[in-house]
Amino acid sequence: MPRRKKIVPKKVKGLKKPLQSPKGVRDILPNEQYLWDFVLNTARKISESFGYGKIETPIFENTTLFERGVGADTDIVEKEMYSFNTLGGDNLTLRPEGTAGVARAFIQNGMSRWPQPVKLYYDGPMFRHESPQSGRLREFHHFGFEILGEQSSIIDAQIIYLAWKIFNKLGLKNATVQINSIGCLTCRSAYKDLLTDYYRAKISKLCPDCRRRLARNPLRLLDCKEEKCMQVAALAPQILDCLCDDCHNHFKSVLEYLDSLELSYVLNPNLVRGLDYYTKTVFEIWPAGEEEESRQSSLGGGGRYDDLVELLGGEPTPAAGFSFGVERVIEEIKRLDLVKKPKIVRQVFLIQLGDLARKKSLKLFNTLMDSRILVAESLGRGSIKSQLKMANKFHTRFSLIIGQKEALDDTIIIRDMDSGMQEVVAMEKVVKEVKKRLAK
RNA sequence: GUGGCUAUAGUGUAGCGGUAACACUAGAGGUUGUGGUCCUCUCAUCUCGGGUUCAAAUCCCGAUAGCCACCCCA
Repeated sequence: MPRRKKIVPKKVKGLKKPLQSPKGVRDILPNEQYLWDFVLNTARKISESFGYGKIETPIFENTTLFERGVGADTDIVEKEMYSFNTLGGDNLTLRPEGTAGVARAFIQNGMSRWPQPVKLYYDGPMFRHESPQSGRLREFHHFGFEILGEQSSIIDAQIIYLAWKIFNKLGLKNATVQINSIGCLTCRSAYKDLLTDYYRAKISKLCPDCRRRLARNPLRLLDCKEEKCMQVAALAPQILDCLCDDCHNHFKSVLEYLDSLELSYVLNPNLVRGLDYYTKTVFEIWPAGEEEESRQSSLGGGGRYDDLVELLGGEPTPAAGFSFGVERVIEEIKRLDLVKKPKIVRQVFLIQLGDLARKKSLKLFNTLMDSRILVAESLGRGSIKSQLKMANKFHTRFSLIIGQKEALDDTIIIRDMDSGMQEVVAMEKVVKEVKKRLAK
C-alpha cells in the first residue's frame, strides 16, 4: 500500500497572492547603489566643473507643457504619457523627459535676467508608458544638462564634449557620438516636402508600415530596416543638402569645433530624434558594438532646441541640452565589467551578552561612532557564537565583547580576530585602546 | 499596441503525467560566555485561476509578469 502523506496545507491555495509592483518598474536595492552613486556622482561632478548648477523640477507638470514642448504628434505624447486628472480638475502628467520642465522653470523663474547663458543639470525619474524590455522601463532615470540663452555653435560642441567627457570618465571610452543636423523649422519643413515627394514617387517599393508613416512623419522612413526601404532610403535626398545657409554654417562650425577638440564622431544623416523641439544639431551616444545593436539602445541623446522656450511662452531663447539614461549606462558599465563592487569596511564588531550588557552596548556603539571608529553590530542577536559569526562575515580586525561580568565591572574585552588573543580593558579606555590597536 | 519565448525555495538550476531534487544564501543548533572549516535541522506543492486525468510542477485554456522582436526611445 502506498503510504499517504498527511497533508496539512500551510497556505490555502490562492489566498496569499503576494502583491507585485506594476509592470515596467523596479526596485533599486542596496547592493546596486554603488553603481548608481558612481554614475551620478561622476556626472554631477563633471557638470559642476563645467559651471552647471543643479536644478530640481517637479516630477509632474501640466500636461500642456509636454503637449506643446515635446510635440503633440510625437509617440511620447500620443501614447506614452502617464496623464491623470486631479481632484481639483487639473490635467497633469508624470514627466516623460526633463527638458520641457527645465525650459518651463527658466521662464517661470525669470532666468532670462540671470547672467547668460544659464547652465543647469538635473537627474531623476522619468515615466513613459511603453512595453518594457531590457533597457526599457516605464520608470527610468535621466541625467541631463541644459544650457539656455546662447546661440553660438560653440555651445553645441561644448555640450557634446561634456557628454563625451562624462562617458569617458565612466569608462565607456568606445561609445560613439552620432551627429546630424535637422535644420531649423523652415529648412526642415522644406526638406520634409522634398522627402515626401521623393517617397511618393516610390511608394510601391515601400513596406506597408512606411506607406502608412509617410503622411505622418516622412523623416522616420529613413531608418526603416526593411531591405526594400533601405534601398529607397539610400538614394533619398539628405537633410544636410537642404539646410538653409544659417543652419548649414552653424553645423559646419560645430563639426569644426569638434575637430579641434579632437573628438571623434560619426556623421549620421539618418539620425532623427523623436522629440519635436529639436532644431539644428542633434546627436546621440551609442554603446560600442555592432551598429545594428547599438542604435537600438542609445545611451543618451540631445541637441539644440532654439524654439522651445518661446513655444512655452518665454522670450526667444536659443538653447541646447543632453540627457542620458542612467539604467542603460549602468547596464553598459556592468556589461563591460568596469566597476568593482566596494567592500564594506568595518573596523570593530560589538558583541553583547545579557541585559545590562545590551543596554551598555547601545551607548558604546554611539561613543565608537562619534570617535570615528567604523563599528558593526548585531545587537538583536543573543548568543556570543552567532555574534562572532557575524563579526567574521564583516571581516573586522577586532571584536569588542561586553558580557555580564564586564558590564558589572565596567570593563570590556578586546578580541583580536586573527590571533584570537583577548585583553580586558577599562570601559573608559576603549576608544583609546581600539585606536591604538587599529593604528598598528 | 502586435507577434514569439519563458515562469519551480532569497538566488541559480534539476524534475518532462505517479505527488518536488541539488548548489549557494539565510535562520537555528552541535551542552557551561568565543568566530572562520565541518556536521545537523529549518525555509517552495512548483506565478495566479480554471480545465483534461484515477493521478498534473509536468498536458490544455486564460490572467499576470519577465525576456525578445516590431515600433519607438533613454
